[in-house]
Amino acid sequence: MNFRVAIVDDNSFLIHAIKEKLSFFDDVIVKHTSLDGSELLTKLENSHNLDLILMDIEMPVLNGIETTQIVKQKFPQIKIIMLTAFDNDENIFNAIKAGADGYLLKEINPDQLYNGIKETMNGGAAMNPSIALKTLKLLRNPLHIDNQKDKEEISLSKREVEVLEQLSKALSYKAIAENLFLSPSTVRKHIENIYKKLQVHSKIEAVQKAKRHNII
Amino acid sequence: MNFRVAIVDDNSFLIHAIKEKLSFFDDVIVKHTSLDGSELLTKLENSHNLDLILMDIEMPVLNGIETTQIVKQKFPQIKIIMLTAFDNDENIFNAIKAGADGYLLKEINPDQLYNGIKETMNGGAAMNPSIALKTLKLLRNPLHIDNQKDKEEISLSKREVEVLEQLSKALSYKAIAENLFLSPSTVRKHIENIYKKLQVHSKIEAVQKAKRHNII
DNA sequence: ATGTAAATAGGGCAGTTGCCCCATAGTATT
DNA sequence: AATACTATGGGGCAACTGCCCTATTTACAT
Repeated sequence: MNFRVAIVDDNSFLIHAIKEKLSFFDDVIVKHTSLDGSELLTKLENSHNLDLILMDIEMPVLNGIETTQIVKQKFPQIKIIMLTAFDNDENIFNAIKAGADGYLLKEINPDQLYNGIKETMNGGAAMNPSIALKTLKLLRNPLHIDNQKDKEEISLSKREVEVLEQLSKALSYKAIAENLFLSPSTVRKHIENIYKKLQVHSKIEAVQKAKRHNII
Repeated sequence: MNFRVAIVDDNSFLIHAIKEKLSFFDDVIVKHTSLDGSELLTKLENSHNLDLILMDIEMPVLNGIETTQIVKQKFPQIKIIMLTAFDNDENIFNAIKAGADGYLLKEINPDQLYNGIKETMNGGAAMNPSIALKTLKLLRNPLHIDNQKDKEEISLSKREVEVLEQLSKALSYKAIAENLFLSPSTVRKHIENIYKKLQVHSKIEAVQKAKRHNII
């Protein structure tokens, strides 16, 4: 079984270096490369028969963390390993939060990179030891990074919060209506408004976003 | 530079197996072994010129987690790698909280064990990929670690976990089918089976229960 | 070899959801 | 007084969901 891989890095020189490292292994096929996240997304829209993405973080237009979040949202089956020069806590934490399946540093040697890919495709996580240590520290001492730019003023009314709370319990419109002594129509309307405010289109998304923002 | 190592395991058979694995490497010296935590502590009181401890978790008298906490409190410079047969979330999380510098499984081969020791002594953390993945999930999911009664054996197939992961992104059956190259009917069937196994009746419930159990 | 489990795929159907349309009343801000 | 927001309620409709039925193929364990 082959591994179909994409590389995303704004430095075409480094893309070449990564390709070269992977060239030793016959079962790794570099399907395509991109210079930033939006380029990758365009390619994925056309064909998502891809196993894994090696993703830089610092990139113009759409950076690696944002791109990871979007790719994982739309194509959760595609594995993503961050491959970057920077290993500060914030990058690591944000990459993990965005859904990265691994985090490696660019100085990595070919064998280790290959192993990381194999391990990730095998259902594990690729990490070099120094990164692993940082994740352990983050687990011990949860670094509370307030949701970055996600701070876009979300203000739900009291009623909307009540409805959202019920939604999070997997109750139907009808059941919510009964619980809150409303008509189902009103519940539906509230939910429509909630969706608009949160910019989502389903129960699950609404509940998850609300939880991220500590609304419920 | 040599690595002075101690082994703590209530199974003397397994101590022997570990010693054998380490015997291939000249720079690893097994200073002493103990059958439980209190025995180790006594030995450390007399001489703590030790670099690293390979620690089992399940032990009588003083288990590996408690022992780790005590050792790290008194001798923080001594590295501790958990070396156990069990990789449940609770053990992993508690070991990390107790201050473990790594977490490996007993089936590990000699080379990997040696690498883990070297990496740990080099300021990193030793972890095999499946453990690494669990720590990432714990980082993403800061909440719920225990819930005793929730422990009712949930065993989803690999495919079912994949589908559940997609479900958690609020994707429709159709979108999931496209992502996983399946027919929508198959996706529906998987979801039916997931619901039965988790004893739930909706997307939201399934996703929430899966998260509580660190399945996704 | 034989049974169990998993993975695949399809049909049918009632009920739910998400998203439009519409309206009225109260409250608060300006 | 006018505007904005919130809360309330309703109709319609395509799409999606949850749950039942069936079936074949592969793989693994007894």
